[in-house]
Order: sequence, then C-alpha cells, then structure tokens
Amino acid sequence: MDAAVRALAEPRRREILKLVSSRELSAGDIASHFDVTRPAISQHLSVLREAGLVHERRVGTRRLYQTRPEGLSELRAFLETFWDVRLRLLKQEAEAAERSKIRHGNNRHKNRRARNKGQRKT
Amino acid sequence: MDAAVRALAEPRRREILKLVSSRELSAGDIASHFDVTRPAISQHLSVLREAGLVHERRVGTRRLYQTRPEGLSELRAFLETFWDVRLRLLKQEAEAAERSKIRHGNNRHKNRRARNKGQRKT
DNA sequence: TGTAAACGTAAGTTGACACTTACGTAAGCA
DNA sequence: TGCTTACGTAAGTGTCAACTTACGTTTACA
Repeated sequence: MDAAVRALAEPRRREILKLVSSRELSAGDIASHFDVTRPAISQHLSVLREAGLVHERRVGTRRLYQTRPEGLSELRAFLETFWDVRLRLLKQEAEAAERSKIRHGNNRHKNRRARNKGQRKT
Repeated sequence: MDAAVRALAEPRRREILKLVSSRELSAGDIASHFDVTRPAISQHLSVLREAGLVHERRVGTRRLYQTRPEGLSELRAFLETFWDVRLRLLKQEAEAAERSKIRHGNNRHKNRRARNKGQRKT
C-alpha cells in the first residue's frame, strides 16, 4: 500500500490513472496530454506499474497502459476503517446516552452531557 | 485532496491517524509511540491538521488530536470512481458478447473472442 | 539490411521534505 | 512572581524524487 499511496501523491500520476481508467493508451498518447517531456511520463508510468496501479501490454513497438483498480484496494480498505471506527464510536455514544437516560430519568444535567457528545462537529 | 494524499504518503502520519482514530491523544502521547523526536511529530501533526485529517483541541497546556474522517472523503470518492469505471466496462463487454451471440448464433470464432475479452486478467 | 518509430534508461540538477537541535510561548502552580 | 510542563517554531542538513538532455533497445518496414 505504501507504494500505491506514494504513487498517488503525484498529481500527474493521478491524471494518468484517470486517462487510462476507461481505455488503453500508449505511452506516447499519454505523454501528449502533458507539458513535460516524454521520458518524464515514462518514469511516472514505471512508478505506477511497480505500485501495481497500471497494467502494461506490449504490442509492436508500442506499450499500452491501463488502470488496474485492484492496486487501489488496500488503500481503499485503509480509508474505510476510519469511517467504520467513526460509526462505531457514534453508536457507542448513542447507546451510552440511552442507558444514561434510562438510569437517571430526565435528569437535566446528565442529558445535556450526552447531547453535547452527540453534537460533536462532523 | 492533494494535501490529503500527500499527507498520507508518509507512513508515520498514517500511523498517527490510526492512533487517534478511536480516541483523542495529546501531542506528547502520540510522540511517545515513535522513535523520532517530539518536534518531528509536531510537524507531522501540523501537516495532518492543514490537510484536514485531524482535529485539534486545546485544553490547558496540552493539545488533543483526533482523526477527522471527512478529510478523507474526497480521496475516497476519487478511488471509488475507478471501481465504478471497471464495473461499467465489464457490463458493456458482457452486453456486447451477448449481442454478438444473438447476431451470429453459435459461430465458434466470434464466441471465442467474446470469452477471451471476459477473461482478461483481473 | 538499413532506417525510422516508439519506447525505456542513464546521469545530472534542482527543489521538496523529514529530520535534527536550539529556542520561543502559553498555561498551570508553588 | 518565578518555575515547570507541554507544546510549536526556526534554522540547518541530508535524502529522495521529479525533471531535464543524451543515449540505448526493440520492432516494423522499405
């Protein structure tokens, strides 16, 4: 995953991924979309390939590239965990507030604490 | 999103995010989990805060940090698009194969082409 | 077989960035 | 009011990575 996220940190590489996400393109075609030299794009493509984010296919003298979404799955899972944790925390807080209400009835002070926790800015 | 993904490119910053995803921790507490100096962690925390990935809260002389999952949503959406595109392409290929079958009956040559496209390595 | 096309690779340069030590600052506290 | 605690910030250093130009390599083709 480290290689994938490092590869994505470069804006141009993210652009390349978008370019070849829905169709194969040759290295030259890809390079023509940018204002840097062709070797620079070639190096970006190497980084993307080694990170497992693109697939390379050689046909004749050309090399065709296409996005490999599976290369993103680990990072995707990493990001998901944070949303899972957030949801779990919110659920726990809601349950704690509920228990507090049951135990202490309509005690105003306790209710205010629970409500404030739930209101934490999102 | 650029700031977020650049922030995530650093392994230690990803570790910090994990540390404070389920609970608030002070800068010092966070630093104690690593073998670099406290100022180094402080700089990492600045990067994470400016990228919108953590929330900072000051209490007394301490600063408490916690992950802000919303800061990851743009990158998350970016990653999702690649899976959406992949699914759309697979669907199109399947439909094309189906139409080809209807038009040409059990023509072996055409069927083989369609099957090979579907078998493209995942 | 020689030439052109489409690439990748080598080598060097520049800028960013992760780290260090040293210092500044705000809040608690005797 | 001084001292301590818990930080951030400044300044300097070394490493890495993105770019350039120059060159090598493979395939197609007359």
